[in-house]
Amino acid sequence: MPELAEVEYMRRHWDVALGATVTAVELHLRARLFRGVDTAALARGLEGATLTASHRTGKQMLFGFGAAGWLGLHLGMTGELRVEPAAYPAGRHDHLVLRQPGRALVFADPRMFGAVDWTPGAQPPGWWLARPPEILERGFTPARLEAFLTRRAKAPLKAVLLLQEMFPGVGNWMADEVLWRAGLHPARAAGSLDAAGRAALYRELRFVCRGALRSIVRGVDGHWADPPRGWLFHARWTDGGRCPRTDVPLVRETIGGRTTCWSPAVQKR
DNA sequence: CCAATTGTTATTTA
DNA sequence: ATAAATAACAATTG
Repeated sequence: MPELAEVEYMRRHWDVALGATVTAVELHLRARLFRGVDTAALARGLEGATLTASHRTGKQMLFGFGAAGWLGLHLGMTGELRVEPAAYPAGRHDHLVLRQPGRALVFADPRMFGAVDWTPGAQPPGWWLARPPEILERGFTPARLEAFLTRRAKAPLKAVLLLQEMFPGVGNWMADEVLWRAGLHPARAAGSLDAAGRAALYRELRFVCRGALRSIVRGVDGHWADPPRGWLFHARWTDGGRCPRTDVPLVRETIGGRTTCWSPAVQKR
């Protein structure tokens, strides 16, 4: 379930390790997370390297190790970053362990939908340099949104909001939250919005991203926190939920290939 | 045992 | 050619 703010929360977990050197690297080589990665170069590059930078774009994290290289991590659906004691033995789902003096940095992912990426050298990877604007950055403009909706005119809004090249960090629950707040039906064709609909979508995209980052990243009891009360988030996960705004029963159905929850009282076709 | 779940990618269809 | 729909992926939970 890690989306924008949950990934940001996870990224910060490793902040404690900034400035510290990696003394040993452990890899579960058979894990599908490493497909396409030169794991020998990864291990060689990380050993003796110092963690110097920590970044995120959308759901993708990037950790810099000086001139040695860049470690990209994606959490997929079930990935997590942890900090464990130095002697921590790697468990079954711990696919990457970076030993540092006094601690172990662990990347675990039971279902292995996540991904690892290694780019040697001081130059960041191309996918980082070419990243699209974050929704809360200046480059995310109403004009870009309109152009994208036009190009994806026939696709349902729900499917379009999940496209990371335009909406970095938005996942299943955030897409539902945005559409609910904007009063837009998730099955509505992206190209069918008028100016008011596009403005609402733009506004609520930014509202949900900002609100999620504010509340979730704070964390509670060593895990990420939930969004504020009154958000659709709290009612969307199981059948029988009710619209936080109108108390009308929510509908759950597959739209755009994903489980989607919406309020018929608020979101009309 | 079967169905459902999640994000991304590969594949198929239009 | 591009865009949209669908299947696949792994493992767990109800």
